[in-house]
Amino acid sequence: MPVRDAKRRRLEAKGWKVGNTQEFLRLSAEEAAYVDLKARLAIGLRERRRRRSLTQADLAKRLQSSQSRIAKMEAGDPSVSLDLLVRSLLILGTSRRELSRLISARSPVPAA
Amino acid sequence: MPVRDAKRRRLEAKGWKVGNTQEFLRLSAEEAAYVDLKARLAIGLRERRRRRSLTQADLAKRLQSSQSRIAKMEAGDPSVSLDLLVRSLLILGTSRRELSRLISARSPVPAA
DNA sequence: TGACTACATGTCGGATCTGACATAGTGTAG
DNA sequence: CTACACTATGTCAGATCCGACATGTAGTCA
Repeated sequence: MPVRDAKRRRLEAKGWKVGNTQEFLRLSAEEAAYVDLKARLAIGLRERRRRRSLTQADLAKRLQSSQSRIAKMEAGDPSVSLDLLVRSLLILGTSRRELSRLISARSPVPAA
Repeated sequence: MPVRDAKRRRLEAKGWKVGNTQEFLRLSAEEAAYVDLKARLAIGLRERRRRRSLTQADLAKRLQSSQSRIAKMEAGDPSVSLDLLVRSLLILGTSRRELSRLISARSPVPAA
């Protein structure tokens, strides 16, 4: 989204590592949901990468991306979009069904 | 993603309305999956909007977007990102669980 | 017919995101 | 300690996507 992301940006500029996606400052409900969603996909990505014994650099090559961006993805950095996360998972062969599980899992720990 | 989207872009410049996301030209597996995913969310969005008897213009106002972008979202236009689709669904109050169903449903017809 | 409503399509300036690069931290072996 | 591998963080030019607007199409009602 466009301009008012600046707000979230600033809030996130420093802060939030893992467990505080729920009731942080003034994140509206959908902002919280969005961040939560990204965190889940991020965890899924990291798991899948590790399960294949790939380094971030390895994966970056596959994705035609860079090591730093992989790191940011896995950290749920606000500068990475859902788009990129999903694409990355898809390129790693994640099926819709698995994707769906990542999203709905009770705890942000993936299935399969 | 960055540069090589141009390929897909050109392919899509004209064409593909609904049923041909499966085995179109030279879409790679993950490109097909990505387009399929977008189509599912697009359908979900349209359904949710209609169920609330909102026009595209109405929804646009809520999302702080524009009627034309809503139309493009619902059409699965390549110029709209997964990001925007998901955000829109979230703003309409779609839960993770429902999102998950949209994604994994056998046919691109949503639940709930 | 025209007037109106809803949706589709095309374009564009500007905001956002991306890959690349540099560099810093963290571990862990010799 | 040094050296090396892996990961984290910051920056930036350029690619991509966004909202806005104009305009086109399709349907309805008079």
